[in-house]
Amino acid sequence: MTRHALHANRNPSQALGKQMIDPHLVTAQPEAVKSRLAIRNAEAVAAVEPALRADVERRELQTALDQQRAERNAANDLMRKLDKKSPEFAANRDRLRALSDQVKSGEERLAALELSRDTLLQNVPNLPHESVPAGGGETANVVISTWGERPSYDFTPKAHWDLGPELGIMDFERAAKISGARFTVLLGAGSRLSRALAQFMLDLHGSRGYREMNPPYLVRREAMIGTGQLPKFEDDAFKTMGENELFLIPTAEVPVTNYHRDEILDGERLPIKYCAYSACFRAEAGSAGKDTRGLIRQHQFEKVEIVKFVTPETSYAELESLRSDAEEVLRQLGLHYRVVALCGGDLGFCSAKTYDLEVWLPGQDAYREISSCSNFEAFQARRAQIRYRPAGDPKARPRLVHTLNGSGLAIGRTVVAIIEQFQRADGSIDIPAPLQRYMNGQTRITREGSA
RNA sequence: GGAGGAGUGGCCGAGUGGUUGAAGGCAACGGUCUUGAAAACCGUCGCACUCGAAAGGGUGCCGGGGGUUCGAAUCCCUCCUCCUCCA
Repeated sequence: MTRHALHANRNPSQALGKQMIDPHLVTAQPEAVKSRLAIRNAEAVAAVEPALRADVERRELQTALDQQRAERNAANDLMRKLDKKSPEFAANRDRLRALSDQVKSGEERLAALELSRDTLLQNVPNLPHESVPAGGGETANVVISTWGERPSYDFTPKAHWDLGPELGIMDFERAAKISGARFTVLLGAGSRLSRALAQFMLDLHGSRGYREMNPPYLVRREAMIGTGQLPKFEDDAFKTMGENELFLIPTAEVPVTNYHRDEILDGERLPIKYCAYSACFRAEAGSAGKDTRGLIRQHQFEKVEIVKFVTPETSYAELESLRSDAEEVLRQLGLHYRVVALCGGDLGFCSAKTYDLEVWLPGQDAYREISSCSNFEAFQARRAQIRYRPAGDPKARPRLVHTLNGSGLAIGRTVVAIIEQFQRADGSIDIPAPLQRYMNGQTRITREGSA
């Protein structure tokens, strides 16, 4: 870490790449950009034209202004050589004063134009990768693979919101008393199971080349902008009151990706891989009425996140291996799941391609997302200015890295999956073998005494 | 909570109003030399925007923002970050 990078503190609109999509691409090939965005939706396509027009205007002024500046600079050069007491000096100074004012007002107009162009460009989402299926809604998503057998039961499997409280390891009612809706208290073996999962996941990813990181849970606005949560999705975030504004992280992706913000990484070191456990906080704005039962959709949950910084050439191969690393958690736990490639309409704003891992929840007779693995290509890196110098070519200019991340996995949802998939007729739960060593050898969860 | 100090290119570090995009050093790269390497010597070596088919121009950038001035890395204000000391 250099002192420069540590202390860099520029205005977000300057420090962070000013826009997310490659502005040159939009200007040079607007039609190609539009046709790629059509895989998402009409709104994305419509965002291109206004940004394009604003950029043309900006460029015209830029050119004109640069000429004025050149003129002023040349005149200024003259001033240096003139005798300060001569009448020429005074005359020239007056002329320069006017020129200077002219430049200044041009600079103001340019700043305004840049701002409006940037704002418009920030409405343009990332281009979907060519392999992304077109269409909108969950029905257009494509199932890539399915792992394991869907378990069968000689009784009617229960949902975790019944099993958990019956076993005395989950308390929704008291959680609501303390914190309101969308919070859950885990108790006894439930709490231990959650903790065991965190450790198991971190150890697993650690053994597969991810460096473990324990990041801050509160971050500055710049960090949220860097990973794309802001400015568009401010309503989804919790933030602190008062003059020291900080945001509660919605995912460890935010601090971990921003860890290398404003840096030029050594190409030799890529790929750089991290795994991080953290609590996550989401306001879940706009999800009223969705998943109101159980702990599927909470304001606070825990997650182990895996993050990669890679070269553009390797990012799609790295996406496959990242997905496989996330899948490995489910495989070792023996949980039945499937892999889905998200269609353009379901793709996140910053993502070029996303796989969801969906675990089977027999209590709900449904597959539910337990991990989302995405390649953001240079979209986040451009905003956060994360670059690298290609290995073996020290003269090469710095290039933007590609960033990827995925849940590995969402811990609460894994608890749910274990409870639902490994339930027995008597209501007890089998603990998967890899977790037992993290739970003092406990093999089953049975009804616990509670107040 | 109070008082000071600091932030310059990939890194270190000069520079207190004009010829400074910025000395010097390190690292890196090209070359000379060498059987090869090292050392030595010579040369190259920031990022971005913009004009141009290209060659090559122009402009901006010395933590961020604003101000003074004909002109700011340099003076003033403010914010951020780090360091030291005091309570």
